[in-house]
Amino acid sequence: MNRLMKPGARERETLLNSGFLASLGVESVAALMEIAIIGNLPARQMLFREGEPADMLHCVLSGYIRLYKLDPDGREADVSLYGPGDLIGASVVLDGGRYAATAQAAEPALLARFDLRRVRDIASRRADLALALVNIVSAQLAASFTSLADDRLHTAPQRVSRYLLDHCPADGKATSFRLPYQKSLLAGKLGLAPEALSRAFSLLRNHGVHVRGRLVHIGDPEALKRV
Amino acid sequence: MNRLMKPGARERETLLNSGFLASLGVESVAALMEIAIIGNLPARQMLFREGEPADMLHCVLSGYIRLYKLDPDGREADVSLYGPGDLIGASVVLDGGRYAATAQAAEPALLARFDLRRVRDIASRRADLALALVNIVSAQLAASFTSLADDRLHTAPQRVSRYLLDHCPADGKATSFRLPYQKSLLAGKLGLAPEALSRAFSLLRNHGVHVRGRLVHIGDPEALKRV
DNA sequence: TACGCGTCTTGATTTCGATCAAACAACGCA
DNA sequence: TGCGTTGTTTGATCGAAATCAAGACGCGTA
Repeated sequence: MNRLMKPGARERETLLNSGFLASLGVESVAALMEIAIIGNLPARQMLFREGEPADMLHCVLSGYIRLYKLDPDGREADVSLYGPGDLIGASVVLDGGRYAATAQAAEPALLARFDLRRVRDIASRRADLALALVNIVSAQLAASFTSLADDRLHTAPQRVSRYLLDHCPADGKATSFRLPYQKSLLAGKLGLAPEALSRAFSLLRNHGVHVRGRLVHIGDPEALKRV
Repeated sequence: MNRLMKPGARERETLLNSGFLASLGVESVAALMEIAIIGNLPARQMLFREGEPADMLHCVLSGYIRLYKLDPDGREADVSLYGPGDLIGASVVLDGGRYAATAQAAEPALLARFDLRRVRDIASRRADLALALVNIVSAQLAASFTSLADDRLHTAPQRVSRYLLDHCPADGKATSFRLPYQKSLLAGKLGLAPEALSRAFSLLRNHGVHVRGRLVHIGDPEALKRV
């Protein structure tokens, strides 16, 4: 990661709005701001690798970070995807352990980094920080449970339609929106090969879903729920 | 859950050895002991259901608790399995949220329960408790990542052999041991139908694995790693 | 030791998604 | 505007595991 620096006005702003800092009291925010380091990560660059000693906590300010595990043959399985405002769950290792997976920039990203030991020090004095970490990590655990169950219970088109429904207004009206990242990244997040995602989209055409590039139009959200 | 009671000598002993309390200072342990309630749960009984407001933290003293999610048709997908000494991760919801999955006793179980609000109160005064919760939940997050990646990268026989290797001494010598629970439960934990587990075991016979009932004999751990 | 129930195994079939291969589209860049 | 790279779609094939349906085994009980 290059161009390390203290947070400027823009970065402070983004950081304050992130899910991480938003729930903290002013003293904890100040203490974290004090130790925050901002850096950007070019596309495809690794942030950390599975098995490395965990020494930093990372928060995404912009861009997307893909978290994945490797098998012996080098095949990759995505386990998480973090966007603006997200704290990278796998880097919350306060007890001096190791990273559980590899983190890579899916596109150019701006990150805030915090020395883990110092975070631990602050958390041991300021309960709001420790409790916020508990909440964030358990929310991520719940999300991981959802992925796991989805993988085992739903077909590719079902997973895709659930994703689309999660990302559009709940009012049952037709909508359009832009996918926040490339389809191959979405495929990984959903545990699919890119081809399978493509086929799922083409099947969903019969259910009122139209895709061109990153633009998605959903004709009938109610119908989509019944896929 | 019936037969609620204050912890007796036996339960205190088990609780003190659990991963949860083991890392805490004496004051936090005392405070938790003060609010602990012991109860047993008959086989197949639910401890909590997905979506219910989370008001209790649970720690398994004996037996096994299966955590799963349901799909609309009533099919179940196991997301976690907790045994003696484990804190049930899905019940660590300090911010008044809801349980992320359903917990059911896979066999008669003895549990310690803690009122979540009171745990939160203690954690906001005693940093060691809050930090221990962060560590426990993030370890479970890492385990969940591993399951997710395993599902996507490995075949049934591979997942089974990894499980076996995780549960036998690492010294490369032949061993025998007893499965801690029924095979159908193990199948669920590994994300397999019971039939698939059975077929995996029969395939692993060619690799020196012999199973009779819950008794497993591993002839050559090294060979197993290469499956 | 025999009985009966629940668990596990085996077989046959089917479905889903991975993989390989190739055509196609989009985008950045000269 | 044209080219090359990268990302996406489509087609064909293959393999893994779910499912359905019997049958065998193991275990506790009488």
